[in-house]
Amino acid sequence: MTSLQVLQATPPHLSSPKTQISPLRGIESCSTMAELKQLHSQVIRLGLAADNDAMGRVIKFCALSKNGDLGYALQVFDTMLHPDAFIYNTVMRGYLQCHLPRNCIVLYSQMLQDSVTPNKYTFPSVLRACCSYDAIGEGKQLHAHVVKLGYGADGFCQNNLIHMYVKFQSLEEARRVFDKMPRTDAVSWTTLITGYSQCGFVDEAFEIFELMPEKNSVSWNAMISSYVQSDRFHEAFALFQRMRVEKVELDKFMAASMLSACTGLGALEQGKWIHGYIEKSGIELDSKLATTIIDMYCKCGCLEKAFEVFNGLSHKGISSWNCMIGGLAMHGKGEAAIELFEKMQRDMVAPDNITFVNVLSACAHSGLVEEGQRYFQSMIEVHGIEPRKEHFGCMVDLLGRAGMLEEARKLISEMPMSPDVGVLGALLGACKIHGNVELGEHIGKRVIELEPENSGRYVLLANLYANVGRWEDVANVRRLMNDRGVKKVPGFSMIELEGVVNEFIAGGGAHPQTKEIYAKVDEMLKCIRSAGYVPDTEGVLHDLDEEEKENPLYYHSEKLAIAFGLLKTKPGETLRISKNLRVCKDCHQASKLISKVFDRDIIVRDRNRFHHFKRGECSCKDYW
DNA sequence: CTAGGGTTAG
Repeated sequence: MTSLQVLQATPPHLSSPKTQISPLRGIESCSTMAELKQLHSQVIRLGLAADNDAMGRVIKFCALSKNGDLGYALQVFDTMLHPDAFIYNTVMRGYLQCHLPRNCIVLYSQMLQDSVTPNKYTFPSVLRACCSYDAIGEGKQLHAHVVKLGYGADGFCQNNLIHMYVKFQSLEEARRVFDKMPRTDAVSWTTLITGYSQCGFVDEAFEIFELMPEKNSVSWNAMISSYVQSDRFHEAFALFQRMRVEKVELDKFMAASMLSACTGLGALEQGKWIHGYIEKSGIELDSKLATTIIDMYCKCGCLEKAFEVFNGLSHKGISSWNCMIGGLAMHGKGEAAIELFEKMQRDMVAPDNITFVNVLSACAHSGLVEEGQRYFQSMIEVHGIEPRKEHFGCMVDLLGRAGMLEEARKLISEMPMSPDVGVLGALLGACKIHGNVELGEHIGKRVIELEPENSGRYVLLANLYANVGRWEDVANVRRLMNDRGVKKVPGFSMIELEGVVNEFIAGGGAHPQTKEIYAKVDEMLKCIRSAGYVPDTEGVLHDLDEEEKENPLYYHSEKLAIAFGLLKTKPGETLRISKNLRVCKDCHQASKLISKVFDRDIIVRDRNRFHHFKRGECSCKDYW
């Protein structure tokens, strides 16, 4: 009887009338630090300067709220003689929020030294702190503490442990924690799913997803975005379809993932649908989502719509600017990209390193050599941004494309960091364009050894040899590829019609309307022949870059897609094709003529950029 | 107190 009374009685040091005092409750509803400081001094005058409850509230506001001030929180914290676990937890969360994970861990050990026992709210933040700087040793110790203090069944602690091991890429450990949990929830499952997928085990992630008992929209999105991030867009679409059938809410994260899927495929109609859904469902258009939409329109070949969304933004984030500039660059509109870049600065948005990658690549794609050089110079001199490898890569590309191979080589030798495959690859590409075998051979071999699994590098070197008739060397490269088991990426083209994605592979016959399509190709070629088309048979033999040379040139996937587009659309409609490799020379020539003879605009997205074919001309001005 | 989304050259 007595013991129960003791338990129910309020301990003497907490039994002040302060809960009735208004300044304490006012602290939570503060909106500025000035307001808070006033309340803080009132509370001190009431004699509560050492009171954990009162100071805990003050610290919580300073450390965690949007208008807080971690420095002030720390000052208050330092005055506390016996801060309790809540206060420690709060300051640790504050450190985490300010991206000071190390301080968070240090504070945890201080907490232990001060003999304050961590509670179940302590571990989520400390474990997350370990994640953010790969503190594996500390993480394992914390795991032991969690168990020792009896939180082996606490969902929050356990889920954070799973998350931590996932971050460390220790799937076995993550799995062990998961399997030991007496009760798992959606968070545990979803964390495991993203873990498997981030380690490259997307199929295993899907198996887990299927086993999961109660899927919510976060779990659905985790799986969908796993597919998107591993370029498995069709599976993303299929899962999305299933999700819609099961009436799961489409929220902004899901919308973002599906927009990326559309971007990946170049599926404009589907992308428009998601965009429309966002508008009519009132999903909040934050700056991330806006950027995703803009990117979708840019990469699906619709710059007008991208601009429409971009111009409609009241607050344009740096990513939105970057995205738009990059979009213009991809479409070969170098001058417009530069113009937008200047406008961005007039709007007082400071460019970052990504901005410069895009600006430099805009110059490279449009042959604006001097402008590019000037902007490269200005990075340090005007903007105080140190050029990175990517920027050197852009410059090598810029110079190389323009035929200034010697300058490009010189730039590489002057780079303050060692050139990566990207930089060397840009030079190799330039050697291919300008037929410089000597330099190309040297760079090509280096690049292949740096990235022996990348088929594109072998193909490029083989092409270089083929262009000058060094067939023996071509054969050697091919043999090397075979010996190492490196497979060429098969080429395909896609055209979306009425929201349906149609994919073609060179010489393929999987499409239900194969016969009609091939007939249309033949008709198409007959028509452009009379307009002067001569098949680039040289390319058939030599150009291993694009699609299997065994496949007849006439039936490259791009031509099949165009033929299908002509069959299925009305006169005057623009055809939009996207493909996974670069446009080959012959398809490029054919597309130009088709655009003229059939009076159709054709927009082709290739691996690197866009080609707008119109009245017999291409927007790339054959500079690609 | 825990899980899901954006912009980066070749």
